[in-house]
Amino acid sequence: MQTFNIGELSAQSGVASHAIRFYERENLMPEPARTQSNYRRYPEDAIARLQFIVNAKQWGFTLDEIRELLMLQDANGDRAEAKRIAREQLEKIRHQIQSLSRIEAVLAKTLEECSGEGTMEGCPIVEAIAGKG
Amino acid sequence: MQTFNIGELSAQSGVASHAIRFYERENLMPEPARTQSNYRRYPEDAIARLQFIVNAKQWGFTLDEIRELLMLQDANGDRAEAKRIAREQLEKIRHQIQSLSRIEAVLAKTLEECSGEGTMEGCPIVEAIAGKG
DNA sequence: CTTGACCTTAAAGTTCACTTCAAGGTTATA
DNA sequence: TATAACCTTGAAGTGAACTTTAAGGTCAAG
Repeated sequence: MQTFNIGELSAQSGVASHAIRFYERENLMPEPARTQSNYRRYPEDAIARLQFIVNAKQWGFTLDEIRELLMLQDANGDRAEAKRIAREQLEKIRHQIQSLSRIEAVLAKTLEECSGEGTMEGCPIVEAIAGKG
Repeated sequence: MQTFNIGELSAQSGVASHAIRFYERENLMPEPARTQSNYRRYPEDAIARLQFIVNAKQWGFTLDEIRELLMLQDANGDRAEAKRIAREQLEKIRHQIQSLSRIEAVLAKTLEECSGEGTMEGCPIVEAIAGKG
């Protein structure tokens, strides 16, 4: 069974050594074994755990939520809990999409109205933001 | 012509006094006149300027971008500049929407696959995040 | 004339997710 | 053997957009 120094784990996972130590302090990564000289020694599955963290971040989960998911896994907890966390995340993402879509529509329309010529006086973009539209 | 103390302006605009002073330090609000006792005294149009800032924030502009827009207005600058800033903002928003939509699709699909019953072993949500899916 | 609600400033604290710094100890290479 | 490339810790810095704290000065009401 392979083991890694923090630097090797960093290279394998693409996560900076300092970030790995930070995740350890934040209870996202378990405390690894140590060598005689106090170096951290990680088992292979540390890579998968870091990948999980990285992916979950890309899905928009916060570290707090990721910690919850990982603790749930570690304790082999209730799947209903994981589903709740994921459902809340889906809700958040849908709200964000809706809110951004509204902005997109108004912004696109406003951009079409602005010739882009002349000075700022009466500029449709500024008037739209000011709420005069 | 009406003038306001910072607290009255805060009440009128819904922006906290401290935030108004912060905007002044950050060159988003101009330095107002002062009373003999050194209190800030704002003219009526300060309300509109704060509204502009608040709205622009809701449109997703950063304070840096808002400062650019306001300086452009104050200097009666080039409308092309305002259009460029707005176009970049629209691009950013479209990217965010795309990225969130991808996440939404995967997350929704994963949620359907998870019964929400039993323990975490083999939970589709966790496996999807882990990238085993 | 004092109490409380306002105002002033500068500086520090908040949140998130790290990164950078300082000040070392260890290990591999030339 | 020396020097570079690793590792250790704790603390401080980053950025965005404020908020909070500290330590006062001012003003209206009772």
